[in-house]
Amino acid sequence: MQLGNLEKSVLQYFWDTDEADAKRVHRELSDDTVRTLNTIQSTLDRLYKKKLLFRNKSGHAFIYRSAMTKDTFLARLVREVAADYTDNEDTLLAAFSSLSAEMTETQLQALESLIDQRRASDKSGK
Amino acid sequence: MQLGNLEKSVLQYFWDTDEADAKRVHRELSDDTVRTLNTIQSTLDRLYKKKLLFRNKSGHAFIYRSAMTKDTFLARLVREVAADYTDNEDTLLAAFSSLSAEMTETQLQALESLIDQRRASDKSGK
DNA sequence: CATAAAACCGATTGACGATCGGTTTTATCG
DNA sequence: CGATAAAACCGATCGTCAATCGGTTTTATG
Repeated sequence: MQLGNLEKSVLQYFWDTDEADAKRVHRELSDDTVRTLNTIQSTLDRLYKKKLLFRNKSGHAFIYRSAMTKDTFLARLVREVAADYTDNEDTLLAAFSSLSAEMTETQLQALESLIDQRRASDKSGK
Repeated sequence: MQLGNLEKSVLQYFWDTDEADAKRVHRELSDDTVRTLNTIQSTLDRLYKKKLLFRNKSGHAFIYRSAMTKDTFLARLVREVAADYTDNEDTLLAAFSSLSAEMTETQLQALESLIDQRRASDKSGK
């Protein structure tokens, strides 16, 4: 899932903003660049087709919203990138392992507590 | 660091093979596709310029070799991808966190032992 | 039903990887 | 030492894809 710069910005926008139509994105997307509403519309449409945004009609305009959380998206991206370079099913581990090689002790500890949190939320259903 | 398909294959090749010149890569790169030696040369050159391969002259041919291990490369890639979407310095953690959300208990355990290994190798210098 | 807003379509531009033909450089062997 | 073959180097073409926007068609509603 390779995204261009504008696509990234728009995606980011929807992680901060619950929902918006093209006009609003066009108005609020802070970025020195001047762009046509059309450009934003195309980008929204591309992101929709890539299933990174949901949309539904309200009146005669589409209202868009993020299709997944930033974390989920990041996870997907990382898995995808890693999958390009590792055949086996343990892509996740490979990626983790290579990353951990560069982590500080503090980060390692943070990671361990993330793992514990993860277990806790498993236990409690969800 | 976005790589094309041939670039990826060649990089993979050098993680299995210590060193090789263009001719050898051309000969040994298993892939149904037929390609000119020139195509391989360009690709090697691109990878060299991207600092993903080292090279030095031997006779009048370049001998190429991988510039970093697969793990290091993966780590770099993941960090890069994550950095595109997270501002703060804890990009690594963010990526880890989002990935751990999709890991099984078994994988979590494997991860924990990776962390321990990591600590052990720290203690023992290097 | 006119009209304004939005969607939709399609063309253009700019990167960049893949591919390869042709030219220059270089090493070496007879 | 000069011919020759191998390799490097240069640059053109093609394909893909994001960004951009003009123009046309839909559509909702006052």
